[in-house]
Amino acid sequence: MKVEKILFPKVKALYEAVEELIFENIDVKEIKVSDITSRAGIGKGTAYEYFKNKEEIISSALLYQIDLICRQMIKNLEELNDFFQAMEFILCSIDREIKKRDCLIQFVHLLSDNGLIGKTLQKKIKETNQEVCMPRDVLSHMLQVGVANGDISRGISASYASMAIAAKVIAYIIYISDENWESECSREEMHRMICDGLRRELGHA
Amino acid sequence: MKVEKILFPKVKALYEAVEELIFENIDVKEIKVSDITSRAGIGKGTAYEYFKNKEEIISSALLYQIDLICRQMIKNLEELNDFFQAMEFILCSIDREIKKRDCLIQFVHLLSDNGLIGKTLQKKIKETNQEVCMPRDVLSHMLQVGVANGDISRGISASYASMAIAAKVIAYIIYISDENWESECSREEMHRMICDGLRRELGHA
Amino acid sequence: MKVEKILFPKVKALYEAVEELIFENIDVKEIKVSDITSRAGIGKGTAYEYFKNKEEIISSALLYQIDLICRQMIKNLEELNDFFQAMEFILCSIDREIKKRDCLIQFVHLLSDNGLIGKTLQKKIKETNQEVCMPRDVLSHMLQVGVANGDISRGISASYASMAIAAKVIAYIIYISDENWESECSREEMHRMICDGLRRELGHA
Amino acid sequence: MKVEKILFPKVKALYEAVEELIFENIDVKEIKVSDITSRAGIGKGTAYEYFKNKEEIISSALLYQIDLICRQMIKNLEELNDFFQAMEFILCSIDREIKKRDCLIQFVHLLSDNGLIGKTLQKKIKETNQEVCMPRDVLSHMLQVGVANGDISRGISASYASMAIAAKVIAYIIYISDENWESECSREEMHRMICDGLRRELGHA
DNA sequence: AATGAATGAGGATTCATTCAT
DNA sequence: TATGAATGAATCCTCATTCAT
Repeated sequence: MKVEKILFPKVKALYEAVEELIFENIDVKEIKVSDITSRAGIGKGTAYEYFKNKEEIISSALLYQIDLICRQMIKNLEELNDFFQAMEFILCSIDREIKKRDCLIQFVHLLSDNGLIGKTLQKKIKETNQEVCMPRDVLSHMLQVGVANGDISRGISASYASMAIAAKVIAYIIYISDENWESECSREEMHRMICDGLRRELGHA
Repeated sequence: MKVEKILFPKVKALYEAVEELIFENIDVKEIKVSDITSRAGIGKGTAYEYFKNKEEIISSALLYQIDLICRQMIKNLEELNDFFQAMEFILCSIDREIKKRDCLIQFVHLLSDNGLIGKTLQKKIKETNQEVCMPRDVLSHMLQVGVANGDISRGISASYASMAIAAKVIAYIIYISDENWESECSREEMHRMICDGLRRELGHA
Repeated sequence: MKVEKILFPKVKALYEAVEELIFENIDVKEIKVSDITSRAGIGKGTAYEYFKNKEEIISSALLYQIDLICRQMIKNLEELNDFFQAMEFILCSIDREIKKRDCLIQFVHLLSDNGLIGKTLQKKIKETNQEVCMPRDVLSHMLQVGVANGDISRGISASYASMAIAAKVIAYIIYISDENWESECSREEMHRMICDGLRRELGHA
Repeated sequence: MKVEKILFPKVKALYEAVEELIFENIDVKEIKVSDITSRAGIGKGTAYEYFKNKEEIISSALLYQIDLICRQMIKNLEELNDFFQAMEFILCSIDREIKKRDCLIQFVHLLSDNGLIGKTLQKKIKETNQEVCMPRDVLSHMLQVGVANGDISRGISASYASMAIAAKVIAYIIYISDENWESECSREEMHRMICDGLRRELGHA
């Protein structure tokens, strides 16, 4: 994982504009180049000095945000020394940081998306393989911690375990996003239930 | 939940055209009306005899497919009398029916989507509230069975349990979709691990 | 001038539908065939049993209404034996019969219109030259009466006189249509001013 | 009344294209955006850089032409010091400047039109109330002159007088436009008759 | 390097007309 | 004769991209 690159100021402005637009609930696929550039306060043509096309702008921006988010997340997790504390922290982050969550949701969607942006993002991920910090790196980190201090049973396959954790996070996001889902319990209770569930599932019998 | 409606032939042709297009990995948001109508073998104008606009066509088609899929799934599940057999059946269905899986993925994506199609779909769901069979009905059914024959501990909150099941299904779809995920084990093994995981998570201590 | 033709019932329904639509302030050029047929309570295809195309429907309808209006007007005028009484009667009719006035305005507009409907109407008028009763026939009648009983000076050219009368009618229609025109006097006063003006203009010195 | 605005070159090209099209007897309501832009020698999209939609293009163009025409007309009338000379000048202008007359006719038609362009034009007129020079400004000017030098009797209501003048102009346009109107006299004779008629109607007894 | 005016390909939608029933 | 479902040509408008300044 490379060190954070220093971005050209215009590029940074573009990335932040994309983040803001996503945060404002504009669908990624309906974002227009002029939306981005006017928000970024630069000329439309300038965007094309740095990027080949719209898809590159958006997918680069998303990749950049995800990198930032995941890096920060790992940094925060490193201060905790317990898998379940880490899980709790992630769930709380999801509750807290709506902006970042929106980016994350778009990112996850685009991973299995056949549209132009999705394809571009997927290609970029393959190309920049290890240089960008991604959700799977956060998962790896958690897994490592979990196994190291015995929260996760060694009998459980690593790929299964990380999938199980990822799925819980996704399901939690769906849960809190879906206003119709009868919320018969508070978010805190749900956090606890999720951690307890994971403990039963991945922990020692 | 209403009885299956009989569709106008042209409407059926449109719905099937949408299904095919999704199956052929054309992004929902990039589907053109002319794609749909030419695939359906009808004139472009005809689509507008039955639907107000493109979004209505696509979201209705998806809702129809999801209804069919979920109805059939419940019918099949009713013949099984064990929660884990049911889970196994679902995972096998996901392996088998690629077409339906693609529709399901698109559907789930659109549920948390701010684009025009997503918005239209969400509105349609609210309107046709109980008439359409949806994934949550499949979940409810499974939950009921699981609790009834003791596979799911009564101590577990219903909303948590259905989230846990949904998460597993999502995880499995991610698992088989992501070619990069090091497939260190066969699908059958993965089925078993998932069921075992659920057993530990939701079953009796 | 021929005797009134007896219309096929469907044709009459179409004509009345057009009249109603014009009365409802729908622009002639924005009237759709389906508007007309649904209003007339007949099938869309049926209209094409009687007319070659949309333009024929609308221009025939207008011509029919104008013929009716002008015939009736002349019949009424015949009972009056004074040019200025006749003029007063026309102004009152304009006040009273909004529906007919709307048709008349559209008709006059279309006489100098290069659109499809206008062209068709103009062609029809040329073809059916003397069979249809038109505004100019009303004017001729008035002129005749006016000259006969001495209200209009014989020194005045017939074409000028009819233009002068037409101008007054147009002016009055503009006057009552334009809400902005400061209505500093009542309609009755305006009637009187118009008749006085005509008296000075066309009468004997 | 504002000073003439300097137009963007593309806007001017669009305005002139509309004028030409009207002059070529293409019905305003049948003008296509591509007609205008190709005539103006610019790209279709460019029109939308300056105008929201087709209706705005056409009604703005008409308003601009009318403003030009009326300004020029007033400027010319200012050099004449007699109401009847002014009237004569207007009738001659109508004979001479066919292009401008076509624009004027379209404009007058649209003032009492329920179509999209008409509505837009009417709204624009209300908004830009005093900034645009319009036919009623020409009328006002004539009236002023007529009353000032005693050609129009002070006993005649201003609104009636301007209506009478306007109606004469409209009637004259209809007269010369309608080839069927039996022209038993030359245009010059008709001019004279109109002026004489107005003199009798509006002048001192 | 930065701009934003200009472009035009592309796609949604409408509606007059047809024709099988 | 009457119908109205089906059609597709026609047209408005959008927006990614370019390029002269």
